[in-house]
Amino acid sequence: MTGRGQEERDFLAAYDPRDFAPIAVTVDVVALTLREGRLHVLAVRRGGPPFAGEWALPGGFVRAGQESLDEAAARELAEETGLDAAALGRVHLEQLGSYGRPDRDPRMHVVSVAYLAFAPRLPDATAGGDAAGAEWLPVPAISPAGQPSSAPSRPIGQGRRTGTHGGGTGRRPLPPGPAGTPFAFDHDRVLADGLERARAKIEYTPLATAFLGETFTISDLRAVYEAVWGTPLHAGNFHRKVLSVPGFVESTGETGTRPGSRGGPRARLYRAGDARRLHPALLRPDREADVR
Amino acid sequence: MTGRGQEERDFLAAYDPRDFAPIAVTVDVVALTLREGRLHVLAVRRGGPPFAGEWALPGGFVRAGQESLDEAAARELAEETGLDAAALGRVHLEQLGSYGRPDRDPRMHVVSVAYLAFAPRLPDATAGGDAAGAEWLPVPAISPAGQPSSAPSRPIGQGRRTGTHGGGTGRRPLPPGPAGTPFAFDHDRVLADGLERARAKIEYTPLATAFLGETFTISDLRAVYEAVWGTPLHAGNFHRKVLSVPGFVESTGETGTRPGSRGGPRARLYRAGDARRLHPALLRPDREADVR
DNA sequence: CTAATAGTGTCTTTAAGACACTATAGG
DNA sequence: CCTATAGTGTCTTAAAGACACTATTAG
Repeated sequence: MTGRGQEERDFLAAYDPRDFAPIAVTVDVVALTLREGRLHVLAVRRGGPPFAGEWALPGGFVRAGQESLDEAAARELAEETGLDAAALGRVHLEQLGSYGRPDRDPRMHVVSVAYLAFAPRLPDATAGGDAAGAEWLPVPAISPAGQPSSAPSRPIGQGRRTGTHGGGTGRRPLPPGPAGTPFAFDHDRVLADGLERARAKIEYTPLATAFLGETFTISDLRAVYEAVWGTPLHAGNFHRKVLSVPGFVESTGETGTRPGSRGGPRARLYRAGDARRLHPALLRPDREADVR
Repeated sequence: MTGRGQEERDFLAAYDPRDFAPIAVTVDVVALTLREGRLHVLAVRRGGPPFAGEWALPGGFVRAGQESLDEAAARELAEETGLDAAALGRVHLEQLGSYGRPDRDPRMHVVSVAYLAFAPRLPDATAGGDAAGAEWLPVPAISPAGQPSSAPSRPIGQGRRTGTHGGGTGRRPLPPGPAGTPFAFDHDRVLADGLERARAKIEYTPLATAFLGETFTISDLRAVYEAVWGTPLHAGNFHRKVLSVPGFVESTGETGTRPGSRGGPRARLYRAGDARRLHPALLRPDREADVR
């Protein structure tokens, strides 16, 4: 595959023999979904060392020369959830960031490209592919505050950092594994970054709809925001706000079958609109605390 | 470095022999700065094939087992600009995204982790390290609109894309190389993504100050916004807005030495404040056009 | 009937932007 | 004196949030 001559300056200058211990490239996916009104993340139990028995994000090696990063992430997600191509089409998948500290995997230098996925409710994952035992873990139990911490958008040379640590986001207990479940490798950090990205992303994009089915009520949509942000929102104001943003949702003339569990009017049904960004944005309630 | 046994499931399952053609990992840096009121990007001329003679973003291979991605990016930037550690400390450097299509480099599968840098005015880069010939190219000449296009934050499975193509950003001609300079590899796309990130980032963070020296006037700061966004801003409103955002800038009691070129009052000097995000944000003037 | 929710009306406060105006200095 | 810029005042409009209220339906 390699020619000779001029490429020396490009390849060999940077590739001295002992660097030739290769770097492995993996993709890991922070897949989020809503179950019973709570945010869940897809996790797998590690079968062997290192970190045997601990939770980890689903992921795997990129197939050299055969697939792009996006394709690898989609493949891993499909394998882990048992999704077919059609179902995968309804999942939003975007790149989150890359993590490459040389000591993040004790075996060798592994660069992991993390992806973030928003999925509507899916069948239980366990049936999936290689890594039997993928499960949806409730997020609040894992990540009490979920401060973003590392790779994406972190200044490097610069000082100007304060330790302030603002509002608590998650509440309820009910840990499925041990509370504050530690993830293998640096996956705690990847998850925290993914959560922060998700929280920010639904502010200015209509992607909250990616957690829902084809049609949904405004209350369903509000439940997404409340679960992702971990804050209750004012129903009336939320309703008006959503309808006032052009292209966020569009009405299907339909109206939902069942009201609340104990009565109430039937809500109208909407589907995702054609906007790709929300203008004006739907900003989180005051984050003053963790803002500086 | 590798053990045996249980790791089979993790390593070997994904690592069949023919995949073992390694993937190379590089970092590439979109380094932006302001010169004569215009946005410039650091570029190098490629000495050999592929893409011999074309412009490319500065970058190089990550040293396996020796450095993190952040460190590799900082090292490459320092080598290319001839910056010492002190000067590097004044540069904002953050991860932009990763690019890994198998055919992006004709020689082999190379995953590039791109970084974005905001630098204050620096001495000319040419003196630098290995790749003699790094230069600051004016951005408007290269990237007339600079639509973001690929890796970061792009949905994969999903449709919902429109070809709309909004406001023109750059104007003036004066191409330094050929107009609409094509970059090697997929660096056009990386640059476009970096520009879009930069434009978005100065909306809700105080990072515009990273383009300036220790102290600056409000007009200096406005010049940054105008150059990055490619839009003239209303001086009076901008002034009031900047001072009203808590923690954006803080006054040094000083006042600048020289007014405009043809007179006027001396402007007060400010330095960067302690905020890490701007609340409320400084939003770009109506982007309605490219918004859906 | 009671209770909970869907959806709307209205008012206050904040912020953005248009515009006008004063003050300051160099040529 | 002329001109460009620094900085402030004021008004209009948009938007967010608090609060109140009506309508609808299950139990």
